[in-house]
Amino acid sequence: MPTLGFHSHDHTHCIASTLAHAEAVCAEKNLRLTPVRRRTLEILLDEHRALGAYDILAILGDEGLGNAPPVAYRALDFLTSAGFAHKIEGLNAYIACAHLGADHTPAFLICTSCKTVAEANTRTDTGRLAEAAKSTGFAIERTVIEALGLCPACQNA
Amino acid sequence: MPTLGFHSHDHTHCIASTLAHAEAVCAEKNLRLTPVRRRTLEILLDEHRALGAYDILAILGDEGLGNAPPVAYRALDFLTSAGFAHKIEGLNAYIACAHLGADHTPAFLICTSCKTVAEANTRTDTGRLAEAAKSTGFAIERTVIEALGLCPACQNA
DNA sequence: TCCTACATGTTATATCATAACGGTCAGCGG
DNA sequence: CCGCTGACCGTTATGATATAACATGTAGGA
Repeated sequence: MPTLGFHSHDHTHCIASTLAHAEAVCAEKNLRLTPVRRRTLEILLDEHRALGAYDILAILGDEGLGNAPPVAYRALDFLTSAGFAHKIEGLNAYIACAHLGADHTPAFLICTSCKTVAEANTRTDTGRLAEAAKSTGFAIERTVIEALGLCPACQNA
Repeated sequence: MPTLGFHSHDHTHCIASTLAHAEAVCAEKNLRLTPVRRRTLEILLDEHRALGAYDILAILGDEGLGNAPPVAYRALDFLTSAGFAHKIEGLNAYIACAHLGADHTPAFLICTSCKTVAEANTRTDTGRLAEAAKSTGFAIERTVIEALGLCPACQNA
């Protein structure tokens, strides 16, 4: 199960371990992983690619977990705030975090063809943005680092 | 007129020189800097901060240059395709390019309070994303590199 | 002149996101 | 036990961002 890349891996395991990790974090920080939130995270983990809020909402709706937009957006807000998921700004879509537990600045390689996303685990305190911020006195709150393109499989296809 | 930062500078000059550069590029590449496109670029240069498509549309509308969304979006598409402007994904907003002529991978420091944007001039072929892409065989078409936070002035305020 | 390519004008609609309000339920102090 | 409080959820409505589709205009070359 590599940390970065478009490889096959033990997907069942990565779903289970991420959910377990999320539960542990919630217990520790007094956060509540309610049914809607938990199911939303499961959906993101199942798909293993970027999903729009309305894609998720449709699945939740089919399962009787709410069918109005705020249901999905609230769950996604919770997951992103807790660090369990990230928003892909370049696609207006959401994805489960692949490095739960690591204190990281997420960076993504996003295939525009199949929407598969690889999350690179980078550090907060180095890199161009951090250097530029330091030299100008800018205080970074959040970073968006994304590369859009074609994954190896879609290049061949 | 620094290339990066939240400094004061000779703004009149940077508007004029960027417009002149854009005209030169259009002449060379057989692109047409029509009135709507030119005015849209001027508006972005005047403001010197990220503007939403509908903000621009309102100004264009006041001046009789069109009042339906496609007018603004088409002009912005042209400007971004030509490299005269960039989209700030984290804000769904647009800004004039600060490094016209340089072959660059834009990176931005964006103040969420005053919406001022500093554009850092980085290179395409280095950095974390490029390394990650190389190691996985991913073909990058476009990058989004943005830091959202507070500029020095807004931190003090 | 006509044709073609590109640009523009316009209507309608798709897509993404949030405001606002009321209902439900668990935990807790009186 | 009771009622308060705070977090969550359900719902309606609306706001914000973006594009599809088609008609019209216009510059420049065959």
